[in-house]
Amino acid sequence: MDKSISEFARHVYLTTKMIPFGCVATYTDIANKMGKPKAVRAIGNALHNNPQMIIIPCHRVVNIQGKLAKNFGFHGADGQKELLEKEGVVVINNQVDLCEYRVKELK
DNA sequence: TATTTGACGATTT
DNA sequence: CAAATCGCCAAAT
Repeated sequence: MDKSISEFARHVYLTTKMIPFGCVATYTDIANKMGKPKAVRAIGNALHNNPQMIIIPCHRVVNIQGKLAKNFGFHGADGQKELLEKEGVVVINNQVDLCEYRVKELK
C-alpha cells in the first residue's frame, strides 16, 4: 500500500477501476459516485497524477461530451483512443458515443 | 500559509 | 460552433 496516495485519490482510482470492459464513464459520473459532483477537476487531476496509469482503466474515463483527454498520460488522446477501440468502443474525432457506451450505474 | 494550476462543467458572449 | 468566464476541488509549488 502506498500511503503517499491520499484517500481522495485512492477513492478516485477505485471508482475508475469499477468501469466495466468496453464501457466508458464520465468524470461527472465518478464525482457523483464519490458524493462530490463538484470535484470533477480534482478527479481529473488525480488521474493525471496517476502513478499506476496502466492498471487503472483511466482510458475509459471521458468528459461529459464523450471527448477524450487531450493530455492523456500515455500517448495523448490518440493513445486513449486506441485503447478504447481495442475494447470495441468506437471513437470518432476523439469522441465516443455516450448513449452507447456510458455506464448507466457505477457500482 | 498563499498562489497557481488543471485529464472539468455549465453558462454566456 | 468556438472562446471566454466563473465555479468548485485537491495537489503542487
